[in-house]
Parts: sequence; C-alpha cells; structure tokens
Amino acid sequence: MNLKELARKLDLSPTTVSRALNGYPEVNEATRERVAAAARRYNYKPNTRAIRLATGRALAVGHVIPVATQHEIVNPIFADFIAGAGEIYSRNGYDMLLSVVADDGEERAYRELKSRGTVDGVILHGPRLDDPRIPLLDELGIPFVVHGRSTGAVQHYSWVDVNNRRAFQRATEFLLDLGHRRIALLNGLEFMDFAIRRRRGYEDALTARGIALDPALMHSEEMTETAGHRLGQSLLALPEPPTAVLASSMIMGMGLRRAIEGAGLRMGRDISVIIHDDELSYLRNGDEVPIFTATRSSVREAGRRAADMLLAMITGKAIGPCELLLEAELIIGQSTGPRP
Amino acid sequence: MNLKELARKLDLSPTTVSRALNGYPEVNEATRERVAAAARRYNYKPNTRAIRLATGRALAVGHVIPVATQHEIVNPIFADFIAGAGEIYSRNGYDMLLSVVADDGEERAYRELKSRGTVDGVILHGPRLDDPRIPLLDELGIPFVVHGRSTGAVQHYSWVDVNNRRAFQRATEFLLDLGHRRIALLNGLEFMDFAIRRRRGYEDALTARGIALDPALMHSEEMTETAGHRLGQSLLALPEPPTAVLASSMIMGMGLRRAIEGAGLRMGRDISVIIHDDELSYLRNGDEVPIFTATRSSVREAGRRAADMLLAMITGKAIGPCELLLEAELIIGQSTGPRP
DNA sequence: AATCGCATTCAAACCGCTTTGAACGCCTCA
DNA sequence: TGAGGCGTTCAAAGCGGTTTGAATGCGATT
Repeated sequence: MNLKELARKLDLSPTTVSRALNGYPEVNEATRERVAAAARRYNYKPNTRAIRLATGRALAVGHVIPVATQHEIVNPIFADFIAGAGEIYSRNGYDMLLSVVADDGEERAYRELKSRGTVDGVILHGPRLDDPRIPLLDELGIPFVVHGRSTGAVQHYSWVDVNNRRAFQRATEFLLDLGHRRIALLNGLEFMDFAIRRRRGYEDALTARGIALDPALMHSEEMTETAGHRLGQSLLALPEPPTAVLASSMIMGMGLRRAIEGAGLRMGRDISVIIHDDELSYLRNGDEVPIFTATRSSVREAGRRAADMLLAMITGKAIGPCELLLEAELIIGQSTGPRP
Repeated sequence: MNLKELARKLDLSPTTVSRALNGYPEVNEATRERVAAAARRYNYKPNTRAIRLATGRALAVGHVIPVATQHEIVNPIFADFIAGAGEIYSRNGYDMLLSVVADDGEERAYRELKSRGTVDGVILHGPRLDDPRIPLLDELGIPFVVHGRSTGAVQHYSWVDVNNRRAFQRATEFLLDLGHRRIALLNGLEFMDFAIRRRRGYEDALTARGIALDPALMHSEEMTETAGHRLGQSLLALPEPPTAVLASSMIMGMGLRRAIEGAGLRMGRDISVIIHDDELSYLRNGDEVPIFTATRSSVREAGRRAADMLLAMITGKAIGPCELLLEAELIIGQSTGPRP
C-alpha cells in the first residue's frame, strides 16, 4: 500500500493525501479525517526510502564507534549511552546508525557519512585533547554533539559532559577530610579529555591543602580490570603505599579491589577506594548499599540528553551550540574510611 | 556532484555512467576507465538515499536491542557483538541500524522495520525458550540470523551459537576430575535459551558420574556482579557448602569472588570457580595468565560470523537456513584446584 | 454582475539513482 | 547488397514520496 494507491481509494490526489497525513493546514478537516481513517484501515506506512530521497533528510543519526586498533577495546560505557540515546531517537522517528571503524579510519567514515548523506547529525564519542574530529565535523558542516569536551578546541561546539574535574576534586577532598594524605590516582589514558579533567580536580584538591603531588601515586592506563589489578599491586608494593586510591571506573576499581584483597588487606578499613560510577546497567555499584564510595553520574541519562540536543539542532529548534554540564553525586559506600 | 552532472562532464548518458561504475559488462573498457577516473577526480559518491529508493534494497541490517523494562539492563556482551558484526557490515557497504526498544515493544519494532523497509535483514539477540520472535520474523519474511538458538522453535532458521551445553559439561567434568563432588551452578535466567543449555551440560556431566543434583546448589539469576555476590554468600552459608562453582559470566564470577574473599577464603585453594568468558574487550580474563579458569568463546567473533551469514542470505549467496556451532575452549586459570 | 479573496484540491516537476527497451554503427555472412 | 548479430550507448520510465504553482468553487464585497 503506497501513497498513490491510497489516494486512488480515497478519490483524492497524492498531494492532498500527503498533506493530510503530514498535518499541513490547507486541508479540509473532514478530508483529513477521512484520509487518516483510510491510512489506518489499510495500514499505510509511508516508505522511508522515498521520504528520505524527496526531502533530502536522512532521518537518522550516526554514531561512529572507534575500535582501538591495538587493543580492540570497545568503550564499555558505550552500550548504556546508546541505550539512552536510542530511546530518544525512536521516540522522534529517527534511526540510529552505528559505524564501527578502526580508530585510524574515523575521518574517512565521517566524510563518507557526509557525502553519501546517510545521517543528519552525529554524536562524537570519547573526545580527546585537541580532538581533530571537532574541526573536521565543523568543516563538513554536519550537526554534532560531543559526549564530553575537548580541551584545546577553538571551535564552538555542542556538548554534554559530566563535571569530571569537580567530581574528582570533591572525592579527593572527601578523602582528605577522612585524614588521608597519601592518595593515589588510577586514571584513564590522559589523551582522553575526561582523564585530564579528572587529574586536574585531583591535583587542585591536593594543592589547595598544601599537599605535594607524588608522581609515584599517579597512574594513567587503560581502564580495565587487569590494569586496575596491576597498578593496585604496584601501589601496595611501594615503600610508602597510599592509604587511599581514586579509580576512574568501576571496572578498574574491581581490579584494584582484587589486588587489595590479594594482599590480605580489606577495602575501607586498610585502604580507602573511591571510583567513578557511570551507572552501567550490568555493572551496578551494589543494590541498596553501594559497594564503592563513588562519584556517580548516569551515562544513559547523558545519552538521552545528548540525543535530545542533537535532534533540537537538526530540526532547527536550537540555534547555535548548546552546552550541558551534569554534576556527579558523591555516593558514600563501604570502600572508604578514616586513615588507618 | 551527482550522477547527472558527472555524466554531463563526461558527455555520456547517466545510464552508461551508472553501468560503468556498477561493473555492468555492456560498457566499453575504455569508457569504463574514463568514468572511473572522473568519478575519482570529482569525488563522486552515489547518493545512498537514491540507490535505496531505486533498487528497493535498504543496504542496512537491523539490530533490535531489547531493554528489560524492569531492570533496564542492556546485555553487556552486546557492544562486542556489535563491534564484530559492524566490521563485516562496513566492509560490505551495509549500514547497521540499532533499535533500542522496551522488551514489550519488540514485535511492533520488527513490524515497522518490515513495513517501512528500512532494513534488509536483522540479527536476533538473546533468544529465549520458544521465542515468539522467530515465528514473527518468519511470517514477516525478513531474513534473519539468531545469535543463539531457541529450544522449541518449529521453524527452520539460521543461527550462530556457542556449544553451551558441551562447554558446561566439560567444565563440570574438569571439576569432577579434580575431585569435586559438590559443584554449584550460578546460571543466567532460565528463560534464556543459553542458560537452559548450560544447565543441561552441567546436569549431564553430574548424572553421568552418578552424582545427584542438589537444588540448593543450582541458581538462576540475572548475571550481574551483585547477583554473583549475593548467591556466593548464600552458597558459602550452606551447612554443606560447595567446593566448586560454575558461573555463567565473568561479571557474575567477579561478584562471586568478592563473596569468597569477603568470607576470608581464597579462590582456587579453598573453593574452585569456573566461569564462562565471552572475551569482552574491556573485561579481559587476565592478560597472559587467566584469572579464572573459563570456558572461552569470543562474542565478537560470533558477531562477525552472524553478520557474514546474514549478508550471504540477503545477497542470495546462501540458500536455506545456515547453522554454525562454535566450540568453547577450556582455559585453565588460577581459580581452580583439587578439592581441599 | 463583476471582482476579489479564501479554502481546498490537483497536475506535474523533482529528489538521484536504476533499469528497460530501443537505437545506432559496424562487421559478418549469405 | 541486404539481413542479422554484436557491442555500445541512450532516452525515458520507473522507485514513492514532497512540493511548487496553478486551478477550482464559492461566498463576500463593491
């Protein structure tokens, strides 16, 4: 059942039927209802392919997922972010397009997206320091929203981000208030923008209390369980080990805990741990009682907000770049306690 | 730059240019090269929207991701599966379309996909016992490949699956060989097909050695860290606790380990643990030395194979349903040892 | 009665590609 | 010499919608 057929059944022109269904004002209300009823009766769904061609809109949003060529790691927050964004897209009749590309193929992927016109906008994941993708998308003229920010970008761009600096500053202050002085930081790789901001928050808090930064306590690695474990072990092996550790993710924290318990110590008593919790659906930080004390911010919610923002830009509801800074909560769990 | 323009530049008809670029035989080789050169020079990319409309093909594959309405859990294996499948799609010029829907909205999602013609085929995730989606897709006539199988389905359908039964049977046998007699099973929810098969493997192995099944040792829950922890605690609290446990996922195993170490016991010495390892990129089971003894099978590879299969079906290279059963390796790690 | 404005409807062009059926030039063969 | 066949190219008709510009009918205004 297509438009022409439906029009014939109704003894109307395709023009009128199209307008009736799309809510144009120049259609008689009685006619509109007749059309709507027939559309329902014959289960008429306009062909998306035709709409796209005719309107020049793609009715789709792209997510380019870079896969690190060396480690083949897919960012684990990705599934939850997508789940949040996807909700918004389907609610608005947009499709979500995923492009999985090796991280050295991203530029080509974006250029193709543009020249083939398969999407109306994109979400940029995992922004880095001076991220080259921002000027690229700017130049290509594709509407985009960054999940995170990019220190050093000169362009104005839209973003949704967690206040990483503030989150890690507060976490550090919390540990300082508990009496800790030797606080370690297990950060993500520091070409990632969020990692830079987290370190800054950590450093600010220490410096404000007059505590010197100790490079032996500051590490920057991929945020995996095994890295957490390895770094945890090496921290504990220091001549003067830290009494508290900040870890950049739940998974890293779990590796850290493994190192701590492997050394016969107890988290929260012998050593305090605070993690950042993205509230991943399959990796909850405890049910009622949080396992880890954590800075918490829902990545799924970030996905929703970013998608909302992008659609507003695409449909012209938003003018100019939008920005949204989400604050992380500090959740007190069982992994922190006063300095032993 | 579109086809008409390019044709004009070349002083050819759009017909010939189109044919030249698409490899039709009735084009003079000299002409073809002239066309190819011009296409490159002017960076001509055919408009996907137009191709789709003209050919009636969507050049896209859909993945409908159900989000459990109660718990809002997105299956954590999902990101890696997608990464594998996505590789294949982009290599073949197909788009990947994601639909995130509440799990009670799946049927409508598939019907829409069909009636709007946005995809040429779909991958079905997380099949259940007597999964209603299989007859649905069969009826709709959308080519599809199931990641997993559905016990009870009467239709013939294509699938890619891990030999879950055999994997868990071997794991159980391995524990039996180590002298264990009280072996617990922390399984996924048993309306999921894979969980049923895993239990069957476990039961077969025990029964073959004349060991009675003990319901107190068999649990079926969502495969989260917290569930693993909770179930682990309750197992350890039994009057006669198990000396070995099989856990259905890495994450569940991590919760289990937390329970074990929380009770002051040591994994591999006091109690043996075997997990199933999907080789998730961000949750590696150790680097060189595996943390857990595990049945291992790459979910990313499964994604690749499923995508390959689906594309073969879509392009008509495959006739009739295809089936692919992947065997899981048994990896010996540090979490197992002889019965204490 | 003629003019105008308004509400409603329609025919036809268009989006950018594919594909059908026809045409053209040239060579071969009867 | 003319018919037939082959290799190559093209005009035009799709695909299924949207959108422009024109047409129609009718009541109100002058």
